[in-house]
Amino acid sequence: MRWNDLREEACPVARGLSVVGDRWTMLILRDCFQGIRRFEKMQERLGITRHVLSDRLKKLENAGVLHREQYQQRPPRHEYLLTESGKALYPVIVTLVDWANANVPARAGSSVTLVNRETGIPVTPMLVDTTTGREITHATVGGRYSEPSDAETSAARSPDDGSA
Amino acid sequence: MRWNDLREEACPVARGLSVVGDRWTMLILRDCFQGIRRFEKMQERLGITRHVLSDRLKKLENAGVLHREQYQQRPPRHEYLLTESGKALYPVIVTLVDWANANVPARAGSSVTLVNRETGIPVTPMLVDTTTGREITHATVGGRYSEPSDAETSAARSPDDGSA
DNA sequence: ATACTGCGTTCCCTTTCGGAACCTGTCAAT
DNA sequence: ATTGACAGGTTCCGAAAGGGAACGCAGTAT
Repeated sequence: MRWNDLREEACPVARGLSVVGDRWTMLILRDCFQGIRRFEKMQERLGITRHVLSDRLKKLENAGVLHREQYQQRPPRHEYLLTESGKALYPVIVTLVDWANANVPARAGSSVTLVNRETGIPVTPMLVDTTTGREITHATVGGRYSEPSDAETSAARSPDDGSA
Repeated sequence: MRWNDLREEACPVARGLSVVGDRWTMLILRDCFQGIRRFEKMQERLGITRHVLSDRLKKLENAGVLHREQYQQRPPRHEYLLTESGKALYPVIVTLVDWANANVPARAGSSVTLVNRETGIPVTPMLVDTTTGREITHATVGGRYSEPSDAETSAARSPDDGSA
């Protein structure tokens, strides 16, 4: 299977990764969340090669995650801003951060932790179901095929019956 | 910067991606969460080439995300199971699924959605701060450097001051 | 003896990536 | 007028990773 075929998959994990599954993409988005907007600055911070950065920014713009905005004319210069779709990725990054801090040891123990911006108090993220308020775990929540809404007749086949 | 240098970074996003940031890794883990344990089955479902799958499984095992368990001798055969560290990745996958379903359109609209395993009722994930119970958003929660705990003197520098 | 299963490994060729240099406009200083 | 800096790419090359398919190999079934 080729990488670009992922976008065609029914599985949302695959579709999501077709946009943000690239080696650099999440790091670019992390910088965006940290207020970095300019090509030069990203390249400097990431240590990514320029043409790869250029390519990723184009793809993210095409995917609707980033938005290019002109901030000067002559010569035309743009900065990259997160769209609503891009901002919606924040929980993905936060859960990843939380997992990494707990499961991937940092050299010398120094790291970046999550804090409340106002109070500075450390934050412990938890994923809950909005409707029930209960925590989401592999034991309680799984995936289910859903057909295109007009063909509910053949639905309700679960691909997710195993437990690890 | 080389990909393998990521593990040395202080940023937990980078450290996390050094483990699960590969093109295929998250898809492998998705299959693990769906109860797939065997090499053959993964290769068949993913359409990944055999040597890449072999390599990724090794790396995931080294990272402590998967655990190889022998299920027969003569010839020795193993299956791959999620460790506790691996299971802890579930929220990352769930938030990614939620984002993809909302932001990456599926072909023909068919997709996989999150449901409560017992009731079958659709689940809407939300990330909250355990201590306050409030939703975590980019506006309210950010990252902060934390030193190795014995050198708190030079701490409290925030790399995250911009807003997108 | 032969075929099959399960899990890799090896080979070859294409794609992607890292690194560095170069290009394009514009402005500011010399 | 020339030089240099700035910002954001693009181009080129050699190295690395990836896709595809075949092969290996231990044991088991026919």
